Amino acid sequence: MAFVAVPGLFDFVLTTERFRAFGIDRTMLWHDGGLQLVVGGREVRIEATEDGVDVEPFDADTEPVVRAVLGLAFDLEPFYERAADDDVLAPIVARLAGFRPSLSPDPFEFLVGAIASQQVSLFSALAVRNRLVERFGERTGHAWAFPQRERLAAARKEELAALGFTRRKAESVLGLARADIDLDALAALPDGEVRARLVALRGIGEWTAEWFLARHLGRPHAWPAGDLALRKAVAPLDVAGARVRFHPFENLSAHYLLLAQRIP
DNA sequence: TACCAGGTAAAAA
DNA sequence: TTTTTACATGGT
Repeated sequence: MAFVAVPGLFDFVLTTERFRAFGIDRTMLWHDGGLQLVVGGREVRIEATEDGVDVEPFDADTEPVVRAVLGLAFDLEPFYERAADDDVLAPIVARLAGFRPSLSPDPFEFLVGAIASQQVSLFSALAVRNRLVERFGERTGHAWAFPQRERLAAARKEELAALGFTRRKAESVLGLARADIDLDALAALPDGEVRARLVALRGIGEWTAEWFLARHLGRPHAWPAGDLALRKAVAPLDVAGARVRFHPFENLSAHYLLLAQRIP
């Protein structure tokens, strides 16, 4: 297997926690102590070693996906330095040292998953999402590839509703799949412009746009203030005040606060 | 059984 | 302009 060096601050178990926390994820499959996913029609396996990770197969196609999934682009040291002086963050980063927020590599896949997650529990959202994957995606080995945008664009609203999407969400997914928008091009735009382009799409609100900035683009200042779980995680702090308090590490702070909630 | 869960858009006030 | 409501699934 190809060995991938990772920064000293890296905890594989904490970083992959989200792929076990809400049930089995068909596209990010925790299997036999490692993570398996489909990239370009091939199944990729990621597993921890003593001082890095093994990835198979590892090449120009899989490397950027693996780097995103493992959150390797985040620079944790300046965040930890700042967090050490914060009464709320200090004990959390000490306990969760090495946790790297995983980024969702594909913008369309992220947004469809986010739509499925709107208003409902993440357990419920994952169940619906898995049915979508099994109905329109493709299996390669143990893991499944998320449905292609073109495939969903050709689907009917009733087909999506039968999987557990509300009629409104089914319309949102179809609208997104069929929209005249280059989702990859959003990565080149500043935060505010990304928000504006996404919120202009029916079924995508501030919450979804902010999580797109946080979990797909990995923007440092993303802060999903409307998120119910984040509001609970910062309580009794006011969620808007917390954004100022944790600047310029809003995204990392949000991820650490949420993980700390899930791992008491 | 009823209620809550990492919202959104449209209707009503 | 602000508040209320419909939406529909999975876990408790």
